Amino acid sequence: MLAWYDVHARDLPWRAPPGAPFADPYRVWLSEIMLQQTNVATVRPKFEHFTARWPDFASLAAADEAELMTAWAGLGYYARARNLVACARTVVERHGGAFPGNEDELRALPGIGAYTAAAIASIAFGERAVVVDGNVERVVSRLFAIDEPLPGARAAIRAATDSITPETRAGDFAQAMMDLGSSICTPRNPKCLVCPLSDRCAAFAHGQPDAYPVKPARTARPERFGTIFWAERDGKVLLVRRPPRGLLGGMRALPTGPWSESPPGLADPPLTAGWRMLDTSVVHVFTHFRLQLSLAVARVREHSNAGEWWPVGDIESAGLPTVFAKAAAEVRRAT
DNA sequence: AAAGCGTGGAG
DNA sequence: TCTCCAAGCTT
Repeated sequence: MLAWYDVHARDLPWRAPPGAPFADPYRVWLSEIMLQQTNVATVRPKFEHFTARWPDFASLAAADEAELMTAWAGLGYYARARNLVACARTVVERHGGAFPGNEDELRALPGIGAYTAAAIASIAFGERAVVVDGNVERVVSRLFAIDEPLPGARAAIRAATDSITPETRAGDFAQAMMDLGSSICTPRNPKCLVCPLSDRCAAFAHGQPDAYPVKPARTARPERFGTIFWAERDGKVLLVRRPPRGLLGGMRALPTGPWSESPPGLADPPLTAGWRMLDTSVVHVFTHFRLQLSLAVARVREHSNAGEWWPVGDIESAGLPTVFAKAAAEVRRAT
């Protein structure tokens, strides 16, 4: 794997520059957080923006949280952004502005779990750590033909990964496994004919590489309904800040009523006005439910401090999560 | 410990 | 259009 990696490693902005033994821990950490459940192509421009704006722990720890949440908008899983600031502040306040170099102390920091701690310890600090992400899970379950379904198979997968992790260059080994998983040992139609591991792969020998890992059946995604309230006054629209935890927590948003099993109509508007329902709607799919949003609009005269009034023509810069950006675009299209 | 938590792209 | 998926963590 290391020989393969030396030839085929992807060129990514958070990896060590040529000649350097290890990458910058700050950049490794930031990239790892952004990459959680998120594609490289999506992360790349966000990573460039973040590192230009906040190049190190000190600047991120001092960051204005509202600006940081705005910068994260569109990436999803917003708890990552909240934990990013919390982690930077902990590093500055309790670790003298630099990461601890070992897995256990990394694991204790906000937003850093088993995978990310192992990745940082090995990639940025040269420690031997057993790094298991979704790619490694797939590669290893095929290599050893582990046929127990997930998530029960995780212990066996971790043990198998441990057995093949080298004492030195564990970080390069992990990145090699992840590159292999993303380019060759893919979920569907794996390219076994060009895989450096095929001659040792049990699943390939059995002729069924894409049968691994075995996954549990998916449950249906429920449907919910809601209403977006678009209050406009002097070319500005009313925006609110969502509560700090939970779905889209801490993000700037359009006001909504309850999200329920059936369309809630004009329940719970942000202010009293002559609300009018548009005859279009917006559908947005979250991880665990599908949301159909009705759109209510009103012209407002009097001032209200129910939130902040944002220039409609500049709505793209408000840092709205995608569901609200879609709703805003639909309101502007339909009115 | 199962459920909650986003989004965009590929097939 | 629909399903699956992407460098998981927290409670």
